[in-house]
This record gives sequence, structure tokens and C-alpha cells, in this order.
Amino acid sequence: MTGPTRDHTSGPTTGPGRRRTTSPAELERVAFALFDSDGFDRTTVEHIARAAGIGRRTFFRYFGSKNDVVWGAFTERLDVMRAGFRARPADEPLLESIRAVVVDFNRVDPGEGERHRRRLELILRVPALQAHSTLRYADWRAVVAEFAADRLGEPVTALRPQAVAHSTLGAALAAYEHWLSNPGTDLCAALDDALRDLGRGFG
Amino acid sequence: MTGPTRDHTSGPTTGPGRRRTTSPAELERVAFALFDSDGFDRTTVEHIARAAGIGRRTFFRYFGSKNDVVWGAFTERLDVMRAGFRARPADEPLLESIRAVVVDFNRVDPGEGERHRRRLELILRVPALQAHSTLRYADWRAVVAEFAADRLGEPVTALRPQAVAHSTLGAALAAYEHWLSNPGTDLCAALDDALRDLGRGFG
DNA sequence: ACGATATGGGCACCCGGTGTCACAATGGAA
DNA sequence: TTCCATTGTGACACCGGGTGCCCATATCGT
Repeated sequence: MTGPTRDHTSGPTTGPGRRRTTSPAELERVAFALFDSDGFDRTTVEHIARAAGIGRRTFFRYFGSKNDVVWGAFTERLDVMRAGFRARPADEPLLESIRAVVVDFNRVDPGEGERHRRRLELILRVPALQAHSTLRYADWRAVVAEFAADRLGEPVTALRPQAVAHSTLGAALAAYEHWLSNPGTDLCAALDDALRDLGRGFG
Repeated sequence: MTGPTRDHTSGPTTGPGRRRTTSPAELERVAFALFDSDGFDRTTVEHIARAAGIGRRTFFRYFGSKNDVVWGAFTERLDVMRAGFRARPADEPLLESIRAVVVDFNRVDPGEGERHRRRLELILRVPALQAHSTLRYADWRAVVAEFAADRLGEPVTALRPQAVAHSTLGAALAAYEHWLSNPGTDLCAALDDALRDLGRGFG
């Protein structure tokens, strides 16, 4: 086991040893360009590596898998979401807190909008990525479940918090898909709608 | 493209040509035995094929992928669920209908219980299968979304029916996991709980 | 200059999956 | 009975993602 992706975020900027020849961000750029022109499936890791001027083996030191490229710094962003939950008033209804945080989590600065869209397009439309995404969603759900458990006064492993986390993820995914399929619509509005309906029990 | 799995259910029992040397059911038996003893990941398709006395290539004529073995005749069972939806009274609240049908869909005759458990255990615990399952869930969701769209008087592609389908799947998955993690508990009861909470908006 | 340290990357290998193609088995027609 | 169309089988070669191994290559502190 060559462990997962080497940690590129916490390493000291200075120190002994050879300098890195590239960065995850740069690889991501190169990879996305190829995904755009050739499609995800037809873009091989070999292609990406060559285009970035590194070896195939080295690619896998930057990303644990070809799929992971698409997800970028997702895991780190979850801390933002966690912080968002901590900031909600304790007496706010559970699903309202979740809605507020999830909607806010998906706000992205206008400049990054197009990239965000292409990212989501890949994740939700390419079967290989749809499948792989499930594993990433687990982390997202864990954050929500933790919050829900806290609010409900139940263990994280209990049925209720898990059901809340799973369901909200579901609602969010529906909103994503709707946004992708309907150009011009607002992602945050769709998320808000879906999560509001969820809080109402779709009545 | 060698198309997906060859159809073993509708072919005429008689006709010209060589007879099949095995069956999906038999392969499933053999494969599950190996999964039990060696684990899913360490069981190679080569192993399964050898154990079943067929060639590796032939295995892929019976199942489109190693993952697919675990799912058995899932797609066919969806017709049962569709029928279940048709049988609900038209004035029943949406989520109550869904709850009734989903709970019923997961009732399995006692003799098959253990197999069902091992199947779900693989699907929900083995990362490779967790990932692959997403693609199968899509079919499940489509059935629910179709029903929800009908009841809501909206197109299937609309946000609401999709959110309903996604959310109910989420609740169901939470129930499955809870059931697996707590031996002795009742799957149907967990499903009922989770879906009831969902219908209430987790209030 | 030297050695500890960390990154780069070639190589061989595993495994899942697919296209090709020859061969085996079987039923029906001549 | 013989032959043929039909259908299943499986060897072979190949691709692509992913990994273990191991050495080359930089770079820093001494």
C-alpha cells in the first residue's frame, strides 16, 4: 500500500529533499482540459501525466486515483461546513439549520462558477464518477450526521441522524441534477427548494 | 462492446446451438461461497470461473462485471415494486404510499433471510460495491420518482419527484445500515421508522 | 563536500474488462 | 445420416487503473 494521496497541504514549505515539480492544482488544470476535449473515460492517466510533464507513477502520488482529480480539495471544504453548523443558533429547527448550511456551502464565487459546473457535470453524469462519488459523499454525510446527532441527543450511529444525513444528501443531489439539467437556474435556489420540501415531509 | 449480460431469463428453453454449461444462479452460489471465505476483493474472477469450471471469458457472458454478481435479479424485482405502487389507493398521502411499498418490497421469506443479509453486507460495506451500487440505485429511484411525479402531477424530471426519490432512498439506506449494524433488529421496522420520520420532516 | 531527507519515476506486475476468432455442441432440414 | 445454421465456450491478446519496489535526483543543514 502506497497510502492515499501524499499530503500536499500540511508539509512544511521549507526543508530538505527535492522540491515538488508540480502541484495538485496544476494537475487538475491539465486534467480538466483533457476531460473537456476528450471526455473523462477516454482520457488516460498516461495522457494526463504526459501533458503535465510527469511520469504516470508520479501522478498517483498526487492523486490516489484518476477519479479523485475531479474532487479537488473537497475534504478540506468539509471543515467549512462543520464550522457552519457550529455557527447556527441552538434552538433553530434541525432541518432549517441544515438547509441554511448546505445552501451556503454551495455558494461559490462567480469566477469559479463555470469550473464548479463542469466539476458537477462530471461527477453526476459520468458513470465511473457517479459510482466513485458515493465514497466521497460518505464524508459529507458524516458531517451532517454528527450535527443531527448532537441536536437530537442521540449517538451518531443511531438511525435518526443517519437517516437525516442520507436524506439531505439525497435532496441535495436532486437539486444538483436539476440545476445541471436546467441551465440558467440558480443552484442555491434549487437546494433551498429541495431542502425546504424535505423539512416539510414533502406534504 | 459485448453488450451487457446476456439475457438468461427470456431465452427459449429449446432451439439449436450448444446448451449452456452453467447458470447465473449457480455462478452466484459459487461466487458467494468464495466471497465468504476469501472476501470480495481477494476473490478474483479467475477464481470464480475456475471454481465453477468455466473460463474467465465465459464468466463475463453471465455477468457484466464482478460487481453484478452480488445484485442478482434486482432489476426484475423492481417490477414488483412498480406493481406495489399501482396497488396503493390514489388518495393516500405520497410518503405513506412509498413507505408501505418500500417496507413491503424488503420483506423476504425467512429461508432467504441469511442470504439477503450477506448480500446487503457486501453491498453496504465493501467500498467497490458501495460505489457500484449507486448505478443500481438509480433504477430504484426511477421507479419511486415515476410514482411521485404521477401523484404530484409534475414531470418525472422535475425537482420535487426527484428529491422525493433521492430522499427515500437515503432513508432506506440508513435503515439498511442500521439493521446490519444491529443484529437482531428487524429490517422492516427500521425502514418503517426511517420513512415515517422522513414523512414528518424529522420534526 | 557530505549525508539525511524527500520527491520523481521506471519497471514489473495484478486485476477487471473487452474484441476477436476459432471451436464445440446441438437441432433441424435435406 | 449428413450437413448446416445456430448458439455457447474459451483461449489469446490487449487496454487501463492501480501498486510495490527500488533507485535516481534534488535540496537542505552541517
